[in-house]
Amino acid sequence: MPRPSPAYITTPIYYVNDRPHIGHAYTTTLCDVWSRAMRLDGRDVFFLTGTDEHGLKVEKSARDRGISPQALADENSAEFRKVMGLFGLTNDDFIRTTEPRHESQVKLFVEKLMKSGDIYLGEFAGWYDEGQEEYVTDTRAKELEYKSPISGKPLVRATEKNYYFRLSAYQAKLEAFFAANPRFVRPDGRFNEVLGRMRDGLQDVPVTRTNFTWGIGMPDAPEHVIYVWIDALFNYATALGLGDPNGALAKDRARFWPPEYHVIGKEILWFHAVIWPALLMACGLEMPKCVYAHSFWISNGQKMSKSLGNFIDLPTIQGYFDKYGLDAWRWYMATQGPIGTQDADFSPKHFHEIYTANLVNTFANCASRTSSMMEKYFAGSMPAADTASMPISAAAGAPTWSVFTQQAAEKTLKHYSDFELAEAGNTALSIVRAVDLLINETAPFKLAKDPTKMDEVARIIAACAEGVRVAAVLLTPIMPNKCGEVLAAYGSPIAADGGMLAAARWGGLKAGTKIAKCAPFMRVDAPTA
RNA sequence: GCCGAUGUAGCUCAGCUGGUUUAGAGCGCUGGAUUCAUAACCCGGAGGUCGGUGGUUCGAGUCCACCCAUCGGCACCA
Repeated sequence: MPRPSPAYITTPIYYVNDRPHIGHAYTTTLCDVWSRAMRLDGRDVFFLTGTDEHGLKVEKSARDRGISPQALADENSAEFRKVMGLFGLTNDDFIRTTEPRHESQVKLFVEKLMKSGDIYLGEFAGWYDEGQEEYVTDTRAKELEYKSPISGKPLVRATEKNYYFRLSAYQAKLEAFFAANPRFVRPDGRFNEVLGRMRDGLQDVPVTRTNFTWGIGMPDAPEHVIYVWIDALFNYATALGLGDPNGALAKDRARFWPPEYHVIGKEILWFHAVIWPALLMACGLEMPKCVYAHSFWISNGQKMSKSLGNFIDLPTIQGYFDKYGLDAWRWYMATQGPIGTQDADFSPKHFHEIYTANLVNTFANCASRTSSMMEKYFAGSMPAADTASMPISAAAGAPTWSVFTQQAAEKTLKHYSDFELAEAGNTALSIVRAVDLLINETAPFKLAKDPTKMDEVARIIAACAEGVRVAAVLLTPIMPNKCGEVLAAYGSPIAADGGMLAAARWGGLKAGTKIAKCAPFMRVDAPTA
């Protein structure tokens, strides 16, 4: 048995100044599906999520509420953690940027970068909006005619000392790295955006500010507070203890580095695709394999925004759980989401159609009709029958069931591994469709009226049952609960190890196994809206 | 403004480096068949000038130019 290979996947850490909504749930669910798939395949997965808790906004919100920033962070971080639990997510850790283990390591990283000269103290001069307490870029200031867009007051010329990261020094190295790793940023369209911006040239970026205090202070210069984004990016490394390579945490977890996927929303692509790799180069750490930037959900054709108040928020999501169930929600997230370059629309009608077409009419109905015939004709006991060399249909050139399902399983695994979750789900469903086809083609319910043909009926139904079992195995990462139900009803829970392909191998259902009637997804009324 | 996409059946989209078809799939719609199943599954149909115009070519959704429309990125933000 080969040593299980480590697999590290991360979500962004979520900013505690926000309320959890579909965006957070989506990103985290995708990572969860991937994690479950890789675990099912026997890999040693480390799945990380958490909360980003420093910064001006948190400081302000806390002040408005008359509580300490830490109290606000504690409250909202707990909310995120609770929510992740509701979604049945299997993260292996939940990191918070206010934890000592994170803060101490960020300081170690920064010290290292100071020593190497990658971080230096420089002077910043720019146009400052006093009302908003923020700088605006030179070009933006010109556009605004040097007036605040909010208050209309003139912008002032201000200077301050800041620490900078020497990003400009990494232009050539990054370009070489990107050229050598054409799958580093996905989808492709996003990589093109990054490459396009790279052509404008990289400038050093500030890593500290002095206009707020809620954050990690610079070593030896605590009035300079480390910018939230750099603080946040390092979470991926501090969670594994990499800031302190000889520490206990690193001993336990360093083997997970580098990440297989940093899954993020498109709005933070630049940080993850350019600044983060440069920081890692400066720290001497290996590059992540892939930064996957998904797009956004829109709501009934409209962008979600605070002003429109049309966020798919937790109560809304809870409504879907109540009506369709958690696994149906996960199916929708995994197969219909904005995983590509384009935003995806979330609508009650579409959700319902997908639920009915894929889960009720296809997956559940097939599991139901098959188990029903098993009960009716074989007293709910898997008949002994040789099905491996049986063709999936009478059509010329049709593959055998064992070959067909093995190929489907390999394809499904590849899709999961490559973060093509919709394709993985659909490939698994294709087995169910083939079972439906077999039933229709051979009509075992007709043959069963002739007692001399029961051997043939046995072969057909046995193949159907095995097909359903294999499909349920392959769909488990997306729908762990319902597939668990089906596999339990079919008397064949997934074995503890051996990998996804072994679990999906034809012939897992032994003769004599009890198979109970099951119907995992029931029809529900269409939404009125 | 700069950079980059996309525009194919009602909807969501496949169509790689041009000539396998009379341009495909899923969903929706419609006719039929059927009963093992959750009015499900299966078969058939409905026809979209492949955004527009002009080119290159023996031949173009598939290449080029221009135009129209929609969208994304441009360093707060899933």
